[in-house]
Amino acid sequence: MAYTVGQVAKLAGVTVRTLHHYDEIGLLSPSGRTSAGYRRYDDADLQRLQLVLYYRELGFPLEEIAAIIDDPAADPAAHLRRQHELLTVRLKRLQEMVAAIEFAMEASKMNIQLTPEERFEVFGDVDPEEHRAEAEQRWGDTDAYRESSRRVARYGKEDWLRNKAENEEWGRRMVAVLASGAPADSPEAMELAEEHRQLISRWFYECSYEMQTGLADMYLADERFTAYYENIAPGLAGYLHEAIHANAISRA
Amino acid sequence: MAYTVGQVAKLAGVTVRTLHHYDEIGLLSPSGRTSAGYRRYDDADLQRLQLVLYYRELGFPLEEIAAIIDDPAADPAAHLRRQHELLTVRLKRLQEMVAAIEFAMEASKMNIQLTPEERFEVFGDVDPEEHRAEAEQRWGDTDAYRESSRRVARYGKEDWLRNKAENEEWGRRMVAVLASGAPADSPEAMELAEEHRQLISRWFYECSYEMQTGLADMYLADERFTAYYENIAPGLAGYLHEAIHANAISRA
DNA sequence: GTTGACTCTCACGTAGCGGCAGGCAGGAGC
DNA sequence: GCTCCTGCCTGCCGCTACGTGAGAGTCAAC
Repeated sequence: MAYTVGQVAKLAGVTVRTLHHYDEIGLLSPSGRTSAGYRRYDDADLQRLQLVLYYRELGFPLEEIAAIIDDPAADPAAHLRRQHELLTVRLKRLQEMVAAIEFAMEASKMNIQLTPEERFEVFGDVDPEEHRAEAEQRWGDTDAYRESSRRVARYGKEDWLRNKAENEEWGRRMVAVLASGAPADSPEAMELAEEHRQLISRWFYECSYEMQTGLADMYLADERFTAYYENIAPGLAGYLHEAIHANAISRA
Repeated sequence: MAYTVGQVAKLAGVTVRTLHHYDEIGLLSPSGRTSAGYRRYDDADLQRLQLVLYYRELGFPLEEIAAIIDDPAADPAAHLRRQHELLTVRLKRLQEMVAAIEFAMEASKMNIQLTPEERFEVFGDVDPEEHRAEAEQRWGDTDAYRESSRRVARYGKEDWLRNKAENEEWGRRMVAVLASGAPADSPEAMELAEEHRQLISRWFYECSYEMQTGLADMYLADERFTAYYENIAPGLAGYLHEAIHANAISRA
């Protein structure tokens, strides 16, 4: 029993192009050709195709399918386990994405009368995002984090603008002190470290000296924060780190 | 506040190449360049990047992200709904794949002492596969289908070979009658139609005349089956269809 | 002999980057 | 002033699993 590409395509429910492709990559080459060059598939070819399609259904990449089928030493069960792991990871990721979308849809619904797109930026905006990363990395799911989340959730665009303005003002003075050559444990530097703590307390959560020194450590340990401060002024990350520690010690 | 690509990359947790790509496709072009041609990203660029990454997290294609962000008339909620549908479809598909893999793993475990790979072919083999499609399309989830499934599940490779041999023998005689020029309602043709029914009854499920005529109709309606019979001999699909109907009428 | 349905072989296009190559730019150290 | 190191630049090919033609030959039927 010999079949042409078109017949095989109909039988198996795939396109002719797919069969051409499988021939190209050597996954399924027909056992013969007619004198005119037409591909001729026999029953064995059909069986192989069924196997190929079976593994394809299971989400295996074509190259791996070839390996499983052609290598008599290959252990199908092992491949199945690997594939199962892979798929469950993808499945989990997809479930998270769906959950995130549902959350976004909820938010979009609730704020539709006030802020069609701006609330979106509460999640996507750079400052809150950086802050969220900061908090999550450091405390995960603590009281401070929850308090911060509660407060932040009520902030509007103007709040963020005011927050930003205050931050920038503080930043300018910090840079000035750094540029003045005053050491990190000078009164001026320590005063600005104290302001840093109060800014956080006012905008986000009650920030103790202990929490603040933890933050300071992270500013050096996590390159994302390092980059943020180093970009304002070279050396600022380390300077701020020192100033915060000095201030915390002097107040203890 | 201006940042270079590398700084932005670290801040946002993406690669420099990704930023280059976003610049190339116009999704996120830095607001300026230095005299040396270095990309300069400002705060607004960072905000846009956060938005982009947010939508990317939700699984949106980059082109659609650009549309959502750039088109002020675009309705984010509508996009969210569409994306939600899309993702749930993918999710369902993935869940099916995982279920199929788990099934395969079970089968692989249970038959490991008898048939390491051959049992696989019970699922992947062309004949059973075609038969499964046949049954599912026609009856979905009926007694006949369940009976067939039960029987088929116990067949070994030799059973399939015997089945195949009987089928081919029947096929040869069928082709002979067709070639002889005898009409489809001749006694010879009807006898072979009857054998067709008994073959099915013996191997798969109790096949009534009513069921058989249903099958015969499908042999013409579904091009996959048409292709199968036409390939054995041109005209066979229609001939068999007629013979089955004639036989069923004469036996009624 | 001519139509219409198939078939063949290139060969480019897709999404979202990864990863080279070859060549400037800018600051540090000698 | 020279060199070294790091970071930046612009191409450009590669990946998956085919889709979608283009242009040309083939096969059976009317």
